[in-house]
Amino acid sequence: MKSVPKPPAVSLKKSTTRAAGDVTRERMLDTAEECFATHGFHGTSMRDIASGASTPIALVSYHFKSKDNLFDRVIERRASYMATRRMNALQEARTAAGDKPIALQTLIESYVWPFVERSTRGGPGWKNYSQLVARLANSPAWTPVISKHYDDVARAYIAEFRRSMNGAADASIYHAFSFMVGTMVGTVAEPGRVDSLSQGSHTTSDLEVVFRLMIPFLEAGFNMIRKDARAKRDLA
Amino acid sequence: MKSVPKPPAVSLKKSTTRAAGDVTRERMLDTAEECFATHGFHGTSMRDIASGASTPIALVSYHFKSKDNLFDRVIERRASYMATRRMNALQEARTAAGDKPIALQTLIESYVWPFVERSTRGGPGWKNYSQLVARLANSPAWTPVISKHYDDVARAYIAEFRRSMNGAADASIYHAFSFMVGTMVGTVAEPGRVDSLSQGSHTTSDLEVVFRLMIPFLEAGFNMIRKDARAKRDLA
DNA sequence: GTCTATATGGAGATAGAC
DNA sequence: GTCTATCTCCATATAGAC
Repeated sequence: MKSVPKPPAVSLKKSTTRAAGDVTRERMLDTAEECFATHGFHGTSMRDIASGASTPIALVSYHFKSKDNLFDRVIERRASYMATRRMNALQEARTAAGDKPIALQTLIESYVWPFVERSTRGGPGWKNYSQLVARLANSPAWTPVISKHYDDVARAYIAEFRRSMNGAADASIYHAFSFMVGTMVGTVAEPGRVDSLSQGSHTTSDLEVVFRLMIPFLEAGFNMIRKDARAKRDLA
Repeated sequence: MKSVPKPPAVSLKKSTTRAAGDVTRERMLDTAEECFATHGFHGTSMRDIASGASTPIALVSYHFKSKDNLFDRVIERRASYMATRRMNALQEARTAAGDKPIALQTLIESYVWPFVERSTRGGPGWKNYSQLVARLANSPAWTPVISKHYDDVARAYIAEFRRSMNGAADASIYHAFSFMVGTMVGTVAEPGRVDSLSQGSHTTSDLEVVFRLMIPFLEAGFNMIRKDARAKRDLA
């Protein structure tokens, strides 16, 4: 498992210790992440972020220039970690499968698990981030920023799904992938409606339990589409 | 099929014809619906709505009092139609099934189809409305307003799913229902990422095609959860 | 890097004439 | 019911002292 190299212990900049501004920046990013996840881009003001990070408002502009840019940085900050996790999982699955196509269950788990895992075990920052990304996923206004950071990995997975789907139509594969994403983000964007529908007797908050239900659910769906494709081919 | 009674041909108010304000109100609701769907609640200003409806801003406040109230009215306007469509479909399925549980495919179609049908065939107003509701579904800040208008019907369906799921755990049924909703709203909230992922060669915009793929996908998922429940019971 | 003060514009809501 | 004019507050962004 290829790991990202650690940054050098001593900064290359003038100071030998981490600049004070860096920890301030991170605090602002954390606060912005939380506000954007809870109230959305337009529902969050620069003042909200500044006061949440206990810093004067001018300092937010100083570090991030504009609100749009700050939003981009929030999304960007954890995106490459997610991409690496998913690509590593995909590579492991390829190696284990040898020449054969990867099992659908493995493929689905490899894509969904890193996102679910960070959401449950990554601490409050990751929790906010995953919910923010989940909510962005259904908002066309933000499709460009999501695409920028998530499409490359998604395309790698779709290529692998194509191998595993036994000649299913290309459109079916894209749609099935989209169903998977919809199911995943609907779960991670908790608290969802399970809580209100069941009047509190059930909840999506234990994501690992939901994950163990989601995988066979999705696998059965993909399998059905694959079998339908085979049936159609056998008729021809 | 129980139908909503028509309003009397002659208004009970002073005027014998429909008040001019009513058509203005509808125009404002249409514009608000579109703006909220595209830019969200906080991304839409009362001025946007007024100028889109070609009316002075004060008139929007006059008719709807506050922006929050206007938003509620937008959601409310088409919610009861959706509820009726879904409950009628459920009732027909019950009648057709007699004493037996309703087939999972029928149950899923009855819930998903009215939403998809209105989105594709209901004209631009319904298109905007369904996309707005779809995007709200993953936003906890708006869960109360969605719950107010959609939970009763959802609970009726869940009760019926319980009968058809062969003794699956209650939690599994709620989660499967939530997976279905996630898949549905991810599809209706187009343009989704299928377009960008496939670089334009595929699209979710023909919702009826996607619907015909979605139903077997979801049915297979529900079936898998049902079978798992039976397997566990047989072991005991 | 940090902070106070402020420039400039847009927000929601309302008063009051017609 | 409609519209002009306006009140009050909050938004993003920046200038310039320390």
